Amino acid sequence: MVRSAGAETALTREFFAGDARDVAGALVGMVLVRPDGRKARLVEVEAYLGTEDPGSHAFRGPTPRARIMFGPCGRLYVYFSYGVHWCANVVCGPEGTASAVLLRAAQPIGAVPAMRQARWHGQRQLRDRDLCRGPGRLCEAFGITGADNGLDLTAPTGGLWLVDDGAGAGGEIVATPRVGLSRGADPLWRYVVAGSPWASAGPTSPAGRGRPEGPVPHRPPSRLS
DNA sequence: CCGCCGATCTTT
DNA sequence: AAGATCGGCGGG
Repeated sequence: MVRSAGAETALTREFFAGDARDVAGALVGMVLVRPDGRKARLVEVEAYLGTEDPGSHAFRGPTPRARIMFGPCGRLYVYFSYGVHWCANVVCGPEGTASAVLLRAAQPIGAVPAMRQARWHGQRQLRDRDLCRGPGRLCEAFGITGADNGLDLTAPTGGLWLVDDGAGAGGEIVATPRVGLSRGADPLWRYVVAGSPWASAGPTSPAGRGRPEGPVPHRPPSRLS
């Protein structure tokens, strides 16, 4: 799809209505936005397929934690990881199913000082590269917490949304195994810009070395192709 | 850059 | 007891 440079189109509910793997591939290159100007281009995401995916929090059904994923698509699913960090997903697919896309890493492109402040731990200044490199860091840079669980990303009133600015992913998108799973680690449902320094790991970065990878079987969501 | 470990809450 | 993680530390 061709869009004039600079124009920003908010992603609609329809964008998230399809298969989480297709949504994940299409999300790479899209921009996460806060009303205060914080913006970051997604370079790494993972698809989780719900009740049929042993790696998904929804594998055991609609538990209190996984409840949001069974609702409408386009909403934020936030969970607390290792008792320390928040991680953010976008719910995908029809209501009643429970797939989602985990936002793993992004390139900061707007209000970078605000992100640095949000990530400030009282020690040394963080490099730009470390602001959004990883799901926990991305959430911290954008101030996403459990209070945002269920937030509607397709409504600007939520204070957090996603746009297509027409710039694209800026490189080839490849599929690799998902990170940090003991079950469901085989399928190539992690989508990352090959060689991106903003990714938490990649085919050309140490953590991604030697891992299998493959082409992205990407079918763009029908109404946006 | 790599590997190890602890933090500290949720879920099983 | 393990987990969709991260930062600090030590070593190469």
